[in-house]
Amino acid sequence: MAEADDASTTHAHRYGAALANVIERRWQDRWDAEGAFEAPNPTGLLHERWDERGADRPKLFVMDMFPYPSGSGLHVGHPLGYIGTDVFSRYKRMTGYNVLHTLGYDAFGLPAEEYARQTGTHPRTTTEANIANMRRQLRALGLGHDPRRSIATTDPQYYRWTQWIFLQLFGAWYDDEADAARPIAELEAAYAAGDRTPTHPDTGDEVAWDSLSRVEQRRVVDAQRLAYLDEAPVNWCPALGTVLANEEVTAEGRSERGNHPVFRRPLKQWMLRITAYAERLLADLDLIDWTDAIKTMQRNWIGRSEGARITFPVEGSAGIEVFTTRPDTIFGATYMVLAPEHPLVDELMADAWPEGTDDRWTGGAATPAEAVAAYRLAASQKSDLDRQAETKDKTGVFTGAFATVPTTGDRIPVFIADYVLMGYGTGAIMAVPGQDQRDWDFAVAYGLDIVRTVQPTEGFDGEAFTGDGPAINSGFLDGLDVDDAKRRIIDWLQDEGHGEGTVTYKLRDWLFSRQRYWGEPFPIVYDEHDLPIAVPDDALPVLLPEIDDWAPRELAEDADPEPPLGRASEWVGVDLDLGDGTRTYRRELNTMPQWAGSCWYYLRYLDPTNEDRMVDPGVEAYWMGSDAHTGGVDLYVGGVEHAVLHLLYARFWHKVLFDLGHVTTPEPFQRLYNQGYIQAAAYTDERGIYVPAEEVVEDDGSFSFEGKPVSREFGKMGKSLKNSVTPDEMYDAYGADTLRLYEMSMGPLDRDRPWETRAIIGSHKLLQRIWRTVIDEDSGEARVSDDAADDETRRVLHRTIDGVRGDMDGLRFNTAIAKLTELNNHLTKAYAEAPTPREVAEPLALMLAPLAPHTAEELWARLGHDSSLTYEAFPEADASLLVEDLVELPVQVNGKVRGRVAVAADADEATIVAAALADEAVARHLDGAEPRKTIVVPGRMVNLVV
RNA sequence: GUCGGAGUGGCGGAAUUGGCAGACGCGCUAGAUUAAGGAUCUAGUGCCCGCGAGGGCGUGGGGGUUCAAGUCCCCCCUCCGACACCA
Repeated sequence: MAEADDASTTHAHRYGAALANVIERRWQDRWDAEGAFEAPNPTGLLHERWDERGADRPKLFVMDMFPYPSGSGLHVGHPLGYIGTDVFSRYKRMTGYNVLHTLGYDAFGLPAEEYARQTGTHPRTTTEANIANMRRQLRALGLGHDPRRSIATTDPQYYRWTQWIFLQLFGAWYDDEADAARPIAELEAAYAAGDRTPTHPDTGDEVAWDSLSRVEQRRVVDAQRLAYLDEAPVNWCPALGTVLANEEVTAEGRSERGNHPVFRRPLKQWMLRITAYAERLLADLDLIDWTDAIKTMQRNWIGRSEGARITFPVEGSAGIEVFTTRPDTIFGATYMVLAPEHPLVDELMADAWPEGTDDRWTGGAATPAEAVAAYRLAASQKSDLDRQAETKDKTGVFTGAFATVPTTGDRIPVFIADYVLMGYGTGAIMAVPGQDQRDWDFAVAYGLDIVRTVQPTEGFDGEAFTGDGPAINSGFLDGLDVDDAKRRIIDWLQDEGHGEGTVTYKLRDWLFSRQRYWGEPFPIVYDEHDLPIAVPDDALPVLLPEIDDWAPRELAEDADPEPPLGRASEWVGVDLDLGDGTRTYRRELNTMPQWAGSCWYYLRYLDPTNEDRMVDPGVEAYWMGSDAHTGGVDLYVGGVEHAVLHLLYARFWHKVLFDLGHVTTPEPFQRLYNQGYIQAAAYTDERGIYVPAEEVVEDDGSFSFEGKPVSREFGKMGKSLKNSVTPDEMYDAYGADTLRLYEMSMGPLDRDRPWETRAIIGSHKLLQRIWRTVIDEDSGEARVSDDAADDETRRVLHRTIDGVRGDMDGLRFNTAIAKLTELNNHLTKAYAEAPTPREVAEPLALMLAPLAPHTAEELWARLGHDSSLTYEAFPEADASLLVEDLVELPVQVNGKVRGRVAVAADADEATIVAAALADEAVARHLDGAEPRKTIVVPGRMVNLVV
């Protein structure tokens, strides 16, 4: 395509792809050579040029969600956000900020490993090659990054500190009284001093600290760490050979990556105690400048509900504890349900069916034990998809046991049913069919009593009633509305010792181990008692051993996980001296999940080469500090797909580091901005198979591929839809500046937008026309004069400056480009024959610089400047030129525009009305009538009402 | 089902606070230039009626508030996204 650009045969210096490519390479090399985008730190390493670029400037920390170095390289959808942050950063540099902007690589984890597995290469090899390719593609875009600060999470000098942070979590516990994490040593000291009384790890009884053995003491303490080992039901994916976090499992019960089946089973795993932070993660959303959409998603994920815990006595057991948000409905509880896997089931199950047990309750089994076993088996074999489809069909079996309603003394049957989940609340409910639809459905299916305890509103003809109304059939609660009844019953339960008001969260602790090779090894070893011990800081990093046989093996469903690190036979055992002589320890063989490295990379950008600390405190305080807000990264741009996982995990780690004094702000990201996605047309043939989008031909609204009709849809750009367009193609055809300009002009940054290759020409043409405004196409020399611009041009210029500044600050790059286009269109007309005045040409080049930096630099240089415009001041509008002395006002008659009049901008109302009445078209529409009312909005419009 | 977000010309979009709807661009039409081509230049382009002057309609649909509504209020429809038996 580039060779078709032979415009140069007529104009040797016309702007086109060939010229753009030359210019772009030249400026990229020069920026590198000059370290143009290196942001100085106030102290420590990376301090050089502080006086020049840092000292007198406010700081600005701009960040993108860093990419996985995927094997297929970039398509034009990927860099949308990167271009946006680059435009903003360049603009801010020109308005006097010390801007930190760089980009690292999130290179550990399943995607990299799966890619390596497919290509049969070691993940380190493929990862490094992919990073190199991505760097090349991104460099060609002219992104103004500080290359010294780019990190990869797979660098040992990076993951050394990921491991160090894990040890901070391992070495800390959550002090509920202080509402903060504290070093675990302080907990041990409190036990030793008798300030706190431990409970025995096996019996749960309060005991004296000194009466516990050293191993028992360790177990007491270990159970309270923010990073702890737990035997918990996990998502086991045999095909991937690893366990997965809840978030990595789809609603269909399959792995998000690879779509393999996932099974629930108990395994001993590392967990991070994010639940301790639930309340703060929720409350501190109020401190930060994120969209309501993302905040809502985080709130829903944390899932706070207020209610009560109530214990229902059961003969021969401690009773069943339930959580309910509607304690006021307790008088309507007609049965109870435990989750099938609830530990209490076996304990309270009856030996035989009680006299007169309803046939529907037994599941056809001879004894409760048989019924429970059969139901559990069936439940475990059901996929989550089946469960979903059966949402309405409630199933369960009776345990043969009865519980007592504390308020009435009534005996009610206890069931197990899979509509009650072990993982939420206490895994047990009191069922109130009158006020809960699920309970209603179950009660109808099993012939259980339904008692309304809230008077439904007049005309209510549904089943369970969940609205507000006076309590009925509820003894001492009768007549109270829901809120009052809740308060009253909670007081009663507390007074009588049956329960208490409480808060429950959906948020679960974070399952943090994976049976994978390509991840951060845990800095943990085990002693002869199988107790976990931290590897000392000075022995970090624990290097990922180089092994050839790293690939996970596909395993049978009932097999135990086999961490690949177990195959590094030289590595699994290690000799350490932890203060009591050198002994041999066994290493932790799991690795950390994908998310670990991305939880804190913004901190390492600040001080990437520091070998003594994660980040120098002075450097951290400078870049993360803020006078106006709670501090943190000033602008963080990325996709919504990280609304919960990454952003919640990162906030959690940050708060731990904050509690332990390693960072100075309670939140990591002050302002979050979600960029939209670039979508593209994709085409399917009659079999529904995707065909290559670039080979589809359009004919008058219908589409065909190889002569056969295909149907069109829009979707995310990518390999699977066969609709990728690569930046490299665009560089060749138009140059990087055109691509940048086009992506920024397509619409607001936060909206999805369809890619249309044929529309990119408009952006190319804009650069070509701006070039022609400043440069003579035949000689390549600037075609500018030092004569003053005419008044009109000067006004247009200053209005443009004013508008563009506002748009840049508000990330409205699309309208900034429109305003620059208008300015240039004006200049094309006003100075078609004469050279462009320098007083307009120079601001035009400077305003173009953030958007199309290579072209702008070249114009700037040809206008006679020796140095890069990176730190040149962005033009400022002269306020006196923004007000017009003569304005044209539309005149409405009864709200419809009927004419316009030109009046002095400061004309008074009477003058304006007189001018309006004098207008011929207005007079015609008034038809001799006297306006009943006149509205004059100064500088805006006139409305005459008849 | 619940919670979010969005619906404006053929297309992408603009309209900062209720004040000229459609900026800017793509596409399209006509003309200029060219041997030809267009990634060149100029002009036009919301829809309908009209030769024209001009008029009517118009921001998903219906109602309302207002001198004035894309913008505010009520009801409804459609699309996208997230969560989904959360007690």
